[in-house]
Amino acid sequence: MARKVNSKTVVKTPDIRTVAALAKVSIATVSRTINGSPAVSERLTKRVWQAIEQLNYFPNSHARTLVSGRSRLFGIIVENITNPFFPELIQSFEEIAVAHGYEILVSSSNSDPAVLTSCVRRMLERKVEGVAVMTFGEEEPVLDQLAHRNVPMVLAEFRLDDPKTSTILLDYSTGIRAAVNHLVVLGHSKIAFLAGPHKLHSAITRENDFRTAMHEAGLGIEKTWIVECDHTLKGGVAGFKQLQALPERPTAIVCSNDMTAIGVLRAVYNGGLRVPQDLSVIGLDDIDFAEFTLPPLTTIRLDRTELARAAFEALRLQAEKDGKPTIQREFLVSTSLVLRGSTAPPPGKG
Amino acid sequence: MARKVNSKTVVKTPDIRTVAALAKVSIATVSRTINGSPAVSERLTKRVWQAIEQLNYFPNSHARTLVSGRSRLFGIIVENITNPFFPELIQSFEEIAVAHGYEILVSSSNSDPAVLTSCVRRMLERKVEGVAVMTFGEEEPVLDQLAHRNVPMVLAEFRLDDPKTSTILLDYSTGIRAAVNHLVVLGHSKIAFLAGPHKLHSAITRENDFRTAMHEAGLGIEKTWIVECDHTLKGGVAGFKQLQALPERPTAIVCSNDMTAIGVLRAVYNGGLRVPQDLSVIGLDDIDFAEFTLPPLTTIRLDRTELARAAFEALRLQAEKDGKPTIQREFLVSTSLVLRGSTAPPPGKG
DNA sequence: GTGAAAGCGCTAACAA
DNA sequence: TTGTTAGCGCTTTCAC
Repeated sequence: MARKVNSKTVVKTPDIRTVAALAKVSIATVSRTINGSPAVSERLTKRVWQAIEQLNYFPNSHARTLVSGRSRLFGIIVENITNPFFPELIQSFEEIAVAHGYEILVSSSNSDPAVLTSCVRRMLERKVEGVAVMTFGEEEPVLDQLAHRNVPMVLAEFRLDDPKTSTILLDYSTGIRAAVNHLVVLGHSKIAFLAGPHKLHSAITRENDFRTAMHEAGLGIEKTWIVECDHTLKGGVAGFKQLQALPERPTAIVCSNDMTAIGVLRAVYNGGLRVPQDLSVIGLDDIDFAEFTLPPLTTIRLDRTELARAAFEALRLQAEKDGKPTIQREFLVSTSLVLRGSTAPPPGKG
Repeated sequence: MARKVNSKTVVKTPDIRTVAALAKVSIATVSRTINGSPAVSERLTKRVWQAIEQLNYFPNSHARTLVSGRSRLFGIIVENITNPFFPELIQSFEEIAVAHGYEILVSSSNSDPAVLTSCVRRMLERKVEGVAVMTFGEEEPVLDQLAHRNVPMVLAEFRLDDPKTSTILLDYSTGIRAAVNHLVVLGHSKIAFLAGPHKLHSAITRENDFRTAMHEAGLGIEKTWIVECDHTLKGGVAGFKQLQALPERPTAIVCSNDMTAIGVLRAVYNGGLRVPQDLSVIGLDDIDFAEFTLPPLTTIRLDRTELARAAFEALRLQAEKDGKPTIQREFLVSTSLVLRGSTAPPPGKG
């Protein structure tokens, strides 16, 4: 049974036949037992499980997938696994998936359409039953490929005209409006916005929501105070420097994501200024780090758990519809302002 | 060919037979063409590729795996995907794997043996050809399961007596010694250590290396100045508080990882002290964030790319040995001190 | 150089 | 309730 000392003779991995032989039943009975078919007598069920345990057997998922046509695999493609927002999202998604008997394939597209294409292809080869596309970008052509392969999808902030593809809408406006109002109440009127890369849908939406919120607050927008960054720490530094080079400077900055805001915090410190006394800063996402920056970051919270749950639910509804007609669904994930220490009245108004 | 307007009639996913029929060859020829067998005439190769492109065909990886016995899948299990060190590691590992035609299955064990067991089992079902266990913990029993299933492994900081299992040794001592020396040169002698959870091998090793470095520097170790934390931001805060409650306090703190150090930075700020004027802090890992904390974190760099490369190489050597005897290998990944802004002479010695 | 056919480990349809 | 059997889509002998 066990490996010989010289480790030459190794036991072959047990398969369904091995189990059937040991339990003295047919392989069909083994299969039924494993899959919880009610049509197996208690007597045999017991014998089969005993054999399974004795052999430490488990089914080959490839064989299963091949014959059943179901892989119980979902893909999740994120924009950038290096931005803490995404690992937190992946973790939630994985937990939910595993709890429901699914597994996940993770890929990071890095906003590169070529990389995305290769991710998609690999997921297709692995016969995923659905893909959560959390790239927030514009990759319609690639997504079309998935849609044509009949793979259910759920997209963040993008609608595809396909019955198997659902959409998750992010309600940034509530959070962004709250952020702008908060600043206005503190006495700010000179508010800048460090946007995300314009190739991302989410970046555009966030920027537009900021503009709207400003208008609603009766505030004008200084063109040079909206600068396109890239959602990274370094980008935040660069964005702030650009703002500082201006003759007229803002007293508060709203950032398109937390990474940008954290970069700003660092740049402000380098520039000899203080947050929030000299400048207020607000982020977006509320990654775990936001609570631990100096000062703690006031930010617009985007609930990852909620997002993951919506994504999984959308996929599962499609994967398990058994015959029912597919319908496109829409989910809404909300945002809210989390007050911490990076905002204060503008200098001179304290 | 295309889907009907009412989306009822959908083209069946093309399979190898579809391609063979279109190219007017046998399925064996299609298979050979795809797998780059030299034994196919140029004429047919061309025809086959044409058909493949026309149909937008790609092989079903499950069928492939089933018959060939090779999944071209590697698993990577990390301790906690929420610690930025690990996404950075995963990204490197994935890049290398994909470049070599492999794919990866990612799991986060959260240092929970039960979770680890379930990850391992799922990876086994998916017939991974190797697993990189980057949990830095002590899960021998679970790993035995993998070893008995004949799955090559590579472990961080742990040796298993199994010919298919390689080990990556992390040379913390070089970096830690450099850190301690750096502090000594600055004039510190009261140096504390915020350790990781003792259930992690890496935590123990790091702590021991710290002790050794202190002895080498001729410095005594105050027992209460070594406190066990948990490698999280919150843990760093708690660890620092514990240190502050002491009658005699250190002037410098070396942390078992960057997350802990960042937590300390935050706690110090809350306590009204300043880093590095009142207290010097050193981290370990050099995650991307380390450069962006306030002040920028002096830390011991553990190269993720190097680690990922070693892990992949170890796995690949085992997976592709074709018949050659398996041998256990050891890889060494080094560490080095990165000087930034969180260290300075102790108060009064500036 | 090419094709026919066996079979990887499993599920599901059909028989008994 | 249980067993027999036909494939799932592919790779890989083995003939030709």
